[in-house]
Amino acid sequence: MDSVDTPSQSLHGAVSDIPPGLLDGFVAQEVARGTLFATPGDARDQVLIVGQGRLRVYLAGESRELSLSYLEAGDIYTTHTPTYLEAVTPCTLWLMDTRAFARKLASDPSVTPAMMRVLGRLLANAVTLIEDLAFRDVPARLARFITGLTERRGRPLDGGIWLVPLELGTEDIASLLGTTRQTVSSLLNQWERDGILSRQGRRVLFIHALDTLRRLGAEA
Amino acid sequence: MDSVDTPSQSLHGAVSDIPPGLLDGFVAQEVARGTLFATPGDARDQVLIVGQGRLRVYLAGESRELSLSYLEAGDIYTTHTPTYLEAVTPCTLWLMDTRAFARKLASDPSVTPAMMRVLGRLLANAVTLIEDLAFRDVPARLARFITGLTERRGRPLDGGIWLVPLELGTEDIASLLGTTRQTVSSLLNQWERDGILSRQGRRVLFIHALDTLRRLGAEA
DNA sequence: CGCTGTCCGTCGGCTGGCCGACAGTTCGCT
DNA sequence: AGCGAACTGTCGGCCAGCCGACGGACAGCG
Repeated sequence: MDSVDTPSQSLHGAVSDIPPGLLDGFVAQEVARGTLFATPGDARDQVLIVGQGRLRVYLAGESRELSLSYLEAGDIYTTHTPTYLEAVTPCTLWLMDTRAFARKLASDPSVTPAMMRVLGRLLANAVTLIEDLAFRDVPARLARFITGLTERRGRPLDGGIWLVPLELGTEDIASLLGTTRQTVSSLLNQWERDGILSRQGRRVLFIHALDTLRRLGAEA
Repeated sequence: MDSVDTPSQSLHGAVSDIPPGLLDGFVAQEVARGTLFATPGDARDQVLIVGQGRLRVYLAGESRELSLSYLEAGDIYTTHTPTYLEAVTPCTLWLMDTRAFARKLASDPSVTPAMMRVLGRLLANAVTLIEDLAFRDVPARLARFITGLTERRGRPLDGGIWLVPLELGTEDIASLLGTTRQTVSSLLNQWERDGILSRQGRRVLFIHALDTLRRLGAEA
């Protein structure tokens, strides 16, 4: 139910408890890894619920991409938003046409609250991302990203140290933060030299000074 | 029904035809000019519909502000979003608690489509703003802002020239675009020297080469 | 094992645009 | 008319962070 997220949280909404009957009318579809499932131009407006797998939601400019978030099992999204949607792993998706979904909502108001919550969350997260881009420099964004990860995924060890699994490469992180591979790389190594964190292989992070990171993310 | 907008459109949704009964349960409130009506911290979650006046929706950083949009008569918004909301002119607002509104939605599904449309628009606009901030440089953003204004508010004159009323100062525009007064000022004057546009007083713009502006907004 | 492709670290150069400062302009008010 | 406040234009200094480039480190694979 949780997922890899933008600095703060994520530009998607998850329904922790899928209301009974929510899936009625949805059609399952398998999607191969690497498929570009939706693009901004698409006429096809759909509501989708992720059954299995991971999808990346992103925006694309001339020569850059900005990942908004990764969707995982249980997440809801709608293609009625000018974003790209790419399957990072093979996925099972539950799909429904937006129009049909609207009809469903009208006839069965019990689904409405869940949907509103999801949309509200989407919106709040989008606003938070705007805030990040507009007001915070890259170190602050990266620090917030890491503290967020730690809070959500980290496991505390002895001495205030946290173990944080990391399934994203430098490039992926950069894309989430709206910066470049190089900048992320040097910051991370700088912080490692400063003793704020350390790494073991490419998929594990140890956070030694979470408070320092919090401070870095708060200022600026 | 239209309003002063962000580069593309605006981070709000307007209900062109307020469905009959939508206003049931809303309470009117007068708000004096300059009032800070809502802040990110507020516990008070409300849905509001603007009856009269103008409100500015914005985010605030340490030393900067980013305006997301201006709300005008007919616009719907919800404070359930971490933004500031300030009355730029005296306003009449229709208010309703979010919880109560949710109940209303549940009992009267006919309002749902309107609400979904509004939320969807809000979201799409937020995404567009993110795109602008992440991918486009200031000249492109400003160009898009102006072409947008022209399309929505401009009146065509002879010879492909457009007259565009402008009720925003340099500073206000800068805040909408996430840049500074100085940068906007120099760009505008540069473009005036280039013959792309001209100005008459502080509230009127003449666009001479809309196509050039479009090109400036598209590239980068 | 080697080989090849992908990922990561680091450096220097370059620049968009922020910031502070200040002078000139316009507007509203009395 | 005349003053003060608010808005606008312009300049130079400065720096965060992008970009290109390149070498080293890990894989997976035959």
